[in-house]
Amino acid sequence: MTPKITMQQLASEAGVSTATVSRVLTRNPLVSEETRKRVQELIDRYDYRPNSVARSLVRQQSNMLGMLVQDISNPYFAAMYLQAEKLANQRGYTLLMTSSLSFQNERESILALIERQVDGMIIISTNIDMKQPAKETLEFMETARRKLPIILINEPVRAFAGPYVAPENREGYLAATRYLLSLGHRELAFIGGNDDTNTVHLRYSAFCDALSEYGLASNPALTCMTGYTADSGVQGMLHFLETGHLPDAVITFNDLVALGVLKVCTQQNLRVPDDISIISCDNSYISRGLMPELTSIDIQPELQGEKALEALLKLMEAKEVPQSVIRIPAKLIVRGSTARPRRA
Amino acid sequence: MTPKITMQQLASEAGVSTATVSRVLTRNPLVSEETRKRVQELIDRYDYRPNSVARSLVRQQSNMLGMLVQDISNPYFAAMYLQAEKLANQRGYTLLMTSSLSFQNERESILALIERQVDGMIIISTNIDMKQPAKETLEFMETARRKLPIILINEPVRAFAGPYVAPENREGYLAATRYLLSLGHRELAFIGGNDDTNTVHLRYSAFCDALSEYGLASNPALTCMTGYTADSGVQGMLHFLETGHLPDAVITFNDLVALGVLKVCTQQNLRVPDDISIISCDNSYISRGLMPELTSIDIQPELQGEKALEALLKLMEAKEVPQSVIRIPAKLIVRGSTARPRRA
DNA sequence: TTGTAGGCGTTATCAT
DNA sequence: ATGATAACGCCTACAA
Repeated sequence: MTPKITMQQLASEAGVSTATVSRVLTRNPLVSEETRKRVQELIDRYDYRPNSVARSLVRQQSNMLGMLVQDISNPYFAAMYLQAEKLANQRGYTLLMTSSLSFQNERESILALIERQVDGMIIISTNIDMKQPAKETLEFMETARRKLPIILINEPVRAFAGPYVAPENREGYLAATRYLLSLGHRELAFIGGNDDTNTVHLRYSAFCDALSEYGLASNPALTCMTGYTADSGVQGMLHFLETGHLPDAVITFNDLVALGVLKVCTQQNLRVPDDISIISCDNSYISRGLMPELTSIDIQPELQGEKALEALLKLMEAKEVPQSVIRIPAKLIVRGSTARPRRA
Repeated sequence: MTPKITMQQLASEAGVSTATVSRVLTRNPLVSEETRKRVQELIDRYDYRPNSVARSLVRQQSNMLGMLVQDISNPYFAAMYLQAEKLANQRGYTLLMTSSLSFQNERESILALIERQVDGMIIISTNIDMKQPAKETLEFMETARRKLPIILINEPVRAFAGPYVAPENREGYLAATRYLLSLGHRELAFIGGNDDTNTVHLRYSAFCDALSEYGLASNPALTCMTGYTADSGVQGMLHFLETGHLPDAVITFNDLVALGVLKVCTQQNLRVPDDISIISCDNSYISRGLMPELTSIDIQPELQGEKALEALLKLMEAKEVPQSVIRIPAKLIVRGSTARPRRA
């Protein structure tokens, strides 16, 4: 193991002071061409890179940003993260990701990030994305927000005053539901998500409101908030089959849930879209890779990641909120999983 | 923005020296219960956490590990990463992920990680996973390996001497191919991957060898190394359809490719497994979530991530290779996408 | 049991 | 144009 070379050593070997080496490194023009060349040669030879830990300490800035992600194995979050990472690197920052699953709780994850001295962070919180966040959650977020710039992803309850970027959940689900209704569907089901979550609430109430525009009400027997995975979709559909009350169209919380829904449909010889229509949310490669391709609500995770990172950088330099709410448009992408009901 | 409190301030407020505070923090027993309590109180009150940048500098160890991942949006890599992250956190380390997509090239990503002073790293390299890695790639990896402990994931060509963990690619694909042959299939296709890659080579040659056990040879017309995504699977199948030469069974490089293959099959009314059998690799939620559920080669990404991290920690403390090759067993998980050919 | 002081590898200010 | 030198926040001998 060759011990890493330090600036000190490099400097003495070059016959200059560390100050000069530092100047060369930071492209400070106050160095004669001659010495610059000499130093640069040694840098190249040793493949020397400044110790960013030391640099962070003296500069009082780590050039690291944190991102708390719920579940990176969900393509939706992966897309969001990747775009943020790309942008961060372009701007000279390292993005430090931590999944909420990894620590006991979000609080720990956030504190770990702060301890690492990230210059700012993007948080996709489940704790604060509650219809009724715990009082201590709100307090904790407030103190965190006083310590460093934070951008939230997803719309928090109004008790939290920080800037955030969020998709147009309501508009997306309104459009999706209206589309199904306009096709002639009347027995609509909602599958996935979790009852106490604000995002789910936003989407579900949009769903309900669209129904009521047609004089309909959401049927509790066709509502199944079973979670966020493919298995949740399976459970939801199986539940409907058991009760014998089948919808003629389903809207899911995300692509994973839709995957499970489609699986049960195929298994039960329910043809999509002939017997049942499906609309998913996320428009990831999953909705595009299935057959039929799923009609899906595109809430543009890449754009969310990008806007969040941009907002964070602005917040960091401006020391003030750039634009406290950034909305990402939702687009309904119509594909093969939706059609008029045969009975209509 | 409340400025973060430092140990200095905390110490003076507590009426002790920084040394004492430090002792409390590191649970050094050489502190009287009385002062320990007094200091701890202030720590709690201010929610004080030591600056890990400063700590890293003096301890000459960052407690950060790096992980270079090819594509975190692939559930296979996500699973691997998440398990490694979990373990790292349990052992008091922060895992710093960087995707090869994010920088111009792997070299840059690795250098960035080193610059951040990670104490060791896990690399899933595409550059070195070549049948013929570039000479400079090998040289670069060698120099990197001299700077810090590195564990590779995937079997490198023998020119690289470092420790690595790798799935039993050969055994997995042998088993899969033999299984199809034993069912009576004779027209086997291989879809996905990239021709110049070592991992692909390992899998494909196992595929070929199993065929030759039955006196058969791989048919170039049924080999389609089109890449790693769902679209690659689509392209592969479409190619077969165009040439009019359809296989009666397909083995793919991974679940994503299989997703595309199944899509085309469904689209073309090729029933799976009646008309065509499919075996994928990865056994992620995708293979489990499709209908029919896919027979899949499970190469246990979680276990890979776990073993890699454990090996890395050992390598770090032992200053020597713990066990230079760790093989992860591949298991063929038989599900509904494979059956005897109808014509058989 | 507690405090003093030097140093970790950089950067940046102030001389020269 | 270059070089001392003092931080940055923490840890750890060594002293007391």
